[in-house]
Amino acid sequence: MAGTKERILDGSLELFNNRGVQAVTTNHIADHLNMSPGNLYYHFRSKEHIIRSLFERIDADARAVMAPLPTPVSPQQWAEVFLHGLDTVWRYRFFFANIVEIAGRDDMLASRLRALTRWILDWTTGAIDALIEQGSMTPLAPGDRRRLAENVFIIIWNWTSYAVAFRGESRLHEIDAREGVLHSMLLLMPYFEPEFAERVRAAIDRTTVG
Amino acid sequence: MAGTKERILDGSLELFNNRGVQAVTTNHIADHLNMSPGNLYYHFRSKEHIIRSLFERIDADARAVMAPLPTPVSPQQWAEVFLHGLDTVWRYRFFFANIVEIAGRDDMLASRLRALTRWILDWTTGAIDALIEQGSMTPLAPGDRRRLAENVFIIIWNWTSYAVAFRGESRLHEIDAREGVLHSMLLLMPYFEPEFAERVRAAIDRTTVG
DNA sequence: GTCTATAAATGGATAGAC
DNA sequence: GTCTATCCATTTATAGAC
Repeated sequence: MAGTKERILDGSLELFNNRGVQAVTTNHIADHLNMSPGNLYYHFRSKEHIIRSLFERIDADARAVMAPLPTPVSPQQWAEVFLHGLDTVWRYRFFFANIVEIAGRDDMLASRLRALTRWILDWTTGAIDALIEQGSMTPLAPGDRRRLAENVFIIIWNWTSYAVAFRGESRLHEIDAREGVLHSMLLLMPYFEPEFAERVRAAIDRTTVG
Repeated sequence: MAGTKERILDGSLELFNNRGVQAVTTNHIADHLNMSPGNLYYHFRSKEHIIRSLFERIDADARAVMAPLPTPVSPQQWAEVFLHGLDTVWRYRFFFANIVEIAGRDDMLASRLRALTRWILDWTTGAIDALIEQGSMTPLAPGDRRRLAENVFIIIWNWTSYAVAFRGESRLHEIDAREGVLHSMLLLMPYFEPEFAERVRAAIDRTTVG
């Protein structure tokens, strides 16, 4: 069958998310898909390679979500980027929750991840600059712009882990992405123009995602 | 020997931090300590129990660091709590980096962790309230106070993971805790009175920890 | 492309001597 | 308290038939 590789990736993702990467073995994945271990290994040389392929999806997703913003940036667009970003983190939450172990055992993936991270941080810093330029945000010291971008990144990255581990959100149901976005947005709110801030808040309320 | 339990905990911590919890087996730990696996199992029934004992240390540490603050809160005290908090996260970084997997496989630990988290968030929210009351901070909506506390918590919790995985900080050397504290403090800065903000910044610069 | 069967290695854990 | 020896279960991965 043609779509076997994709089926394996989809099944692996589901199991990783719900049971944890570590707890899921290649045999579990094969079982889950009513497939033989031999067949699975025909398509992927190892569990590591499955994870790498899942990272490719994340990478593509992230770069698609963070397309160049048209000027001026509208509150609606701004809110959508965050909602989609958080949605991606949720859909691949096993990856974001276990990044230290995953990257620690695959140098190749670790270096590609660092590249993606730089890209995201550059995009975010650039977007903040654009907002400042168009008068929607009050200026900050250059060092603090980068720090702010990094903070937003860290909050989005870890929001689902926090929600699952500390708030006890079910591992099987959707968390409230909106609440996560409100958290990350709170970092920027003090710097937004009052009207822009208000319109971002409203956009978060009315936009659905996923 | 009397201190064997502590030796096991110290050795495990070192290995977990430097090689990853998952990669470290009970046999590795025994080897590392020139001790037999049998002896290790005499002191701890399983790897899970070792991790639980390490959590006990973290729990005690956190509650000690976050002692009730005298009023009024000085910028120096405020800075010190954050520096010590970040230092604890660094010393037990394996735990903070792998919390989802660890808590996902030990319900007992997970529930104790949730209790500690609530305690820390309550402390932080209370401290923010105190700062507002004494006029060092401008008021926020109640919901936003909690969100702010949660954001600070998430940044401190994940700063070392971020530093290791994305900035490529060595796994063997001290990261710059100061930079992490500056990141978390940036969340609060917009709400601080200018003079209080300045004195906090100065306190972070001159205080050493660890 | 897919299966069955199984090799090879590892890791958690225990028994029993000292 | 500590060691040696070892069992058992799990996991990765491959060989070879279909």
